Amino acid sequence: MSNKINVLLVDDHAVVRTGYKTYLSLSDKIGEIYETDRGETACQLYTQLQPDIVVLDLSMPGIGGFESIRRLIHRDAHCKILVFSIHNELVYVTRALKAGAKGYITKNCVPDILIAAVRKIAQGGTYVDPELAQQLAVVMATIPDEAEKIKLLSPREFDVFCLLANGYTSRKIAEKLCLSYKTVCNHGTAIKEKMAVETLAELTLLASRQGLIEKYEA
Amino acid sequence: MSNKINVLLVDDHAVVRTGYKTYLSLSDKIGEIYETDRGETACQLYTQLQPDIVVLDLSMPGIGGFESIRRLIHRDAHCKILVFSIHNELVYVTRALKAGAKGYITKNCVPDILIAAVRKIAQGGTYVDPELAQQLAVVMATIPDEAEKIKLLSPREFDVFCLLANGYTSRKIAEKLCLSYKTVCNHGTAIKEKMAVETLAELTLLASRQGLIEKYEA
DNA sequence: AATTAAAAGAGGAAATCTTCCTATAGGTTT
DNA sequence: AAACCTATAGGAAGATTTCCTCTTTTAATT
Repeated sequence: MSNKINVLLVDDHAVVRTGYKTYLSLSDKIGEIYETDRGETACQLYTQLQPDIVVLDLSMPGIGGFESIRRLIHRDAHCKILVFSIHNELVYVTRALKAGAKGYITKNCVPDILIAAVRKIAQGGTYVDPELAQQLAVVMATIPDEAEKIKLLSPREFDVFCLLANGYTSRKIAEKLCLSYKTVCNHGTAIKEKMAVETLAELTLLASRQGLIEKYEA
Repeated sequence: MSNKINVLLVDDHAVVRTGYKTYLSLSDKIGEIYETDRGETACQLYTQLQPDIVVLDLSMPGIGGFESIRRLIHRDAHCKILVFSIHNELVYVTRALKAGAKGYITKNCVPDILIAAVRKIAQGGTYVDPELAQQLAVVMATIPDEAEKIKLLSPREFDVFCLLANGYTSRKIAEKLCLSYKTVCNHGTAIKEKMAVETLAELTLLASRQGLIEKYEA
């Protein structure tokens, strides 16, 4: 038997798959390269072929990339998945990792990186595009800071903060808390000041990151 | 061998665990009842004792309930977890289910419900508190509607919508899109009108549910 | 016990933002 | 050509927010 890494490629574009193959075949550590264009098929093939790693694109017709990751993980909790996507927005990274991917690289990376990521993950590690990992670190680092900032709010301010972030108008908050509308506005100003944000949207996103959104958030 | 259901209880309060036990022992379908007060231990015990179901509380010291669920699922993708929590807010339910729990009931439910939920889940089913399930259904039902509503936005309105929801001020949007500030405000009004919301916070939450938040969202 | 500080509440005036109405111009569709 | 939608934006009016000020209560410190 060989120590080579068997790969399952999942991408709906044949051209792109060819690109992957070309890149991957540059390494003698890579063994078999299986392919499919759909997430649904990927799940079946995974069980059938038992590849060492799945390299998949996020934007695919049908169940799409995220659902594919979830289903693969559902079949095998230790399934090694590397996302290879065009998207360089942080949301995609965090969602992919949350869904269970072990790595994330963007399509404009060099062949070396793809191979390095595949090897790293096949060995049980993780690999996230350094640029994105950096950004992610920044965000992660801000989360405890935000939690700290929230502690600066007085109890009453915190009440108003939660209601504002959950979509209540200042008028409704005044009514609900039996306060003057002016008081609520003034609290609102103090809250934005203390939280160092300009808009209600930012305040809402902050509240969301801190798990303070009680309504919806599916 | 028996067909009885072996349960692992995870709750940091001994009193509460005793309560669980009393409830559960009312049924002759329940077999062994193991206990622990920490999520970390629960993971070890799970592998060791192989219970049919884990009943756990969300609020625990240490890694907490959600992380416990994730770790249990990581050990065994098919692990059957019933959350038994004091929280009756929808967020907790959706988060628990997302993390991999198979059921969610609140601590003010009657013994019958606990036993029914345990049996249902042990048989491979799911059980969510009917009241909460109802609320959840309402929310879930609104999501496709929201996606439809977004399609009502003109391309330009959609641009502005995304920026607003991501925390940009109207002034900054005007600058970014090379528009008059008034135009942006007008788009803003049309957007809120079309999306049927009153506040920017609601708009942001809607955008978040629809996956349109590009910044942060960890 | 007195002093200080923080929190909560609210009003007035000014600044800012949003809404509503109107209008123009460029496309599409019928 | 007429009707319609989209994008753009100005003006006036309306609503909201900000800033400053003030009072009262409660908690902490000296």
